[in-house]
Amino acid sequence: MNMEKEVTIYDIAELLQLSAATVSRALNDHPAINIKTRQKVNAKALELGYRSNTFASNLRKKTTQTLGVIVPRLNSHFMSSVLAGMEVVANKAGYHMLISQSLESFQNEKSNVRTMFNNRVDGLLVSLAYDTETYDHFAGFVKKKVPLLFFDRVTDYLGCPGIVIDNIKAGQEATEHLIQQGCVRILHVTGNLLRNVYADRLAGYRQALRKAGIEVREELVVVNDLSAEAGVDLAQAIMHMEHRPDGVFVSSDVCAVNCMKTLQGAGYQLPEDIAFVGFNNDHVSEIIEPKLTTIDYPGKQMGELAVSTMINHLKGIQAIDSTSSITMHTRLIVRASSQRAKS
Amino acid sequence: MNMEKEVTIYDIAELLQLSAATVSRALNDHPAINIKTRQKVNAKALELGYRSNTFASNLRKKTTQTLGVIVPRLNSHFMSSVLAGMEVVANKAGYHMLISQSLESFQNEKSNVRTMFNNRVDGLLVSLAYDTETYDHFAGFVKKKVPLLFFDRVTDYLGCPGIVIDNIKAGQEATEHLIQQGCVRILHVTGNLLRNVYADRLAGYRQALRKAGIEVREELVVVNDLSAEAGVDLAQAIMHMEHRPDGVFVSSDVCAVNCMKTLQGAGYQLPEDIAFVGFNNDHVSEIIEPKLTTIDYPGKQMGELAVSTMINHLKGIQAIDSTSSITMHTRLIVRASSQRAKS
DNA sequence: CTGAAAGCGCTAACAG
DNA sequence: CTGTTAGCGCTTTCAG
Repeated sequence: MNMEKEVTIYDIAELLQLSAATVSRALNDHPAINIKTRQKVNAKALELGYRSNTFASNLRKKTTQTLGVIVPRLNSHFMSSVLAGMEVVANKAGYHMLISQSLESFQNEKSNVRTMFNNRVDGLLVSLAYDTETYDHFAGFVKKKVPLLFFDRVTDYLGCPGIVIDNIKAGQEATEHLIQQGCVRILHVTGNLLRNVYADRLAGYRQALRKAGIEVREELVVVNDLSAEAGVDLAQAIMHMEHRPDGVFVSSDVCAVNCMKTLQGAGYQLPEDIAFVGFNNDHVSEIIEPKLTTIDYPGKQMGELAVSTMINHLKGIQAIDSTSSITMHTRLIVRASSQRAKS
Repeated sequence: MNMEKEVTIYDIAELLQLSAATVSRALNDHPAINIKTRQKVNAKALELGYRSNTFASNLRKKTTQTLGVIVPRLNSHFMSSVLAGMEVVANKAGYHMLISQSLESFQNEKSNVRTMFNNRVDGLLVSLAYDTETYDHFAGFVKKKVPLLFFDRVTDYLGCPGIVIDNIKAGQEATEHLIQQGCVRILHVTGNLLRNVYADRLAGYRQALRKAGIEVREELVVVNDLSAEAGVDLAQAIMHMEHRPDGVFVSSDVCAVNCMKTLQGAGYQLPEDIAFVGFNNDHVSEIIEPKLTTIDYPGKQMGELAVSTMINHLKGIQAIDSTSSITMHTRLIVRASSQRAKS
C-alpha cells in the first residue's frame, strides 16, 4: 500500500547517534531526558515525517487508548447528541472511539461486542438493543476485567455501573402533569418493557395514577417501537378506541409528534380533545403546533459523563464498581400541547 | 489491567504439539492447512478463550481494517444518517470505523487528521469543516497513498474522489420552483461559501434567476451558520427589511423551520406572505405547518456509497482515482410551504 | 501440508 | 541522563 518506507525511531536514532530508547523517551516527553536531546529528536522527527506506530506501541503497552461504543442506532437525535458529547471528552483525553450500532438486534449486538473484545478496547460503553435478554456476550469483558459501562438502556445483571436518568420520576412527573390538567383517562405509549427506560417510565405512570386515585387500566398502555410510523398507527388506534383517552404520554417526541399530526389531520383539536406529553426534548417538539410538553433529556451531558466516568476509572482515579449507578437530572418542560383549563 | 494471562497462538501450539505458524494459518483459514488440523486448532482456541491480538497482527501486516471518518458534527440529522449508512456497510465488510468530529473548526480537523494518520487507518472519509481553506493537513495521506475520499463537503484540490449531490441543480430546482409559484424577490440563505455545497447551491439559485430574467441582487443572499438560532435571527432580519422577500430558499430545513415559526409568531401568513423552500428533507420539514417544501438528500445512501467505494478500492477492485467524483440523485419534494396561486 | 526463524516498531527493566 | 537488551504476538518467507 505505502510506497515510501516508514520512518522509525531507529532511523532517527541513527541519524542523531542516539539509542532508540532515548528517541522513544524523548518523543513521549519522558521527564528524565535532556531538554536539548528532546528538542533535537522532535525536530528530526518532524523533518523526516516520522509518525509513531500505534500498533507496536499498543503491542508493548497492552493498552489501546480506544473506547468501544455500541448503540442501538446512530441516527436518532438523542443518540447522536450522546455520541457528540462522548467524542469531545474522549478526544480531549486522547482516546479514540470505535463506534458500532446494533440496529436494535441482539444478534448484531453480540457480534459487535465480540469485535470490540478482539480489538481490545480499553473500555466499552453500551446502550442495549431492544430485545437483549441475556448478557453472556459481555462475559469476556467481565472476566478480563475490562471496564464496561452502560448508559441510558442499562442492566444490573453484570454489576456494571450505569448512567441513567430517573425514568420512574420522569414518568411520574409527566403523568402527574396531565392529571393536573384535568386528564382522567391517560394513555401511555412506550417501548419494549425489557428495557429499564421503558419499564421505569411505565412504573412512574402507574404510580402517578394510583396516587391520584385513578384506576390503572391495562388497555391504556401501548407498547410499540416509538418510531414516526408507529405514531401514525397510534393515531389510527386512538381514533378507533371505544373510550378515547383525554391525555397521552408518549416515551418519544418523534412518535408523539407524528401521532399529533395525524390526529390533527383528522380534525382533532389539541390539546382540547387530547393533551400530549412527549419525551426527550427533541427538536421537533418545538416545531409542532401546539408545541409539545416533554421531558428534557440531556443527551450530550450523558455522553460526556459516561466517557469521563470511564476515563477516570481507566486512569485509576476512580474505581468503576464503586459507582454502581449515576442518575442524571431531567425536568418537565411544559408547553402548549398539554395545557388545558383546570377541571 | 487484565488479571488473567492472554492466550496466544503459542499456547495453542504447545497444547496441540504444533508450531505457532500452523496455528496462525489454521486460524486464518489458510487453504494449505489440513482440515482436521484446522478444526482441532479452532476447537482449542474456543476452549481456551483465545482472542487474536489485533496489534501484533496489524504490526506485521501493516493494515488495520479500520476506516477513519471525520465529520463536522455528529449530531445533525443528515450526518447521523450518513454515519448509520457507513457503519452498516463497513461492518459487513469487516471494517471498523474510527469516528471524530471537527466541530466545524479547521484546527480540530487538522488534529483529527493527524490522529487518523498515526492510527494508520486504511482509508479516510472526510466531510470538511466550515472554515477549512488549506489542505496541507491531508498531505501525509496523499504522500503515503492512503486512500482519501471526501463526501458532501468536498474539495478537488487533492485530486481525491468525492461523493456529492448535484448542488447546482438542486439549488436551481428549488429556486425555479419558487419562481413558478410567482415569487419575484427570492432570498437565499446558505452557509459558508468556501464549501462546495453552499457555493453550488448559490450558483444554482443565480442561474435560475437569470434564466427567468430576474435580477440577481446581492442583498438577497444571506450567509449564516444555518443553525436553529440563525433561523430566528433570519426572521428578525426579514421583518426589518425594507423590501421584504416573497420567497425564501434556505440551505437547511432546521434553519428554515425556525425562521418560519418566528415569522408566524409575528403574524406572517405562510406561504401567502412568504413562500419557503428548505434543504435536506429533515424530519422537521414534515412537522412544521405548513409542511416544508425541501430537497430530499439521501444521507444513508451517501454513507453507504462512500464506504463501499472506499472498500472496493482497498480491495483493489476499483482504482480510487479512476472515479474522480460520484454524484447522487436528489429531488424536490413539493409541500404546502411553497404552494401559492400562480401569478 | 507443516516447521524454523526472523522481524514488524516500540517500550520497559536494568544498568551504568 | 542515556544505552543495552529483551520481548510484546503475530505473519511470512524459506525449507522441508
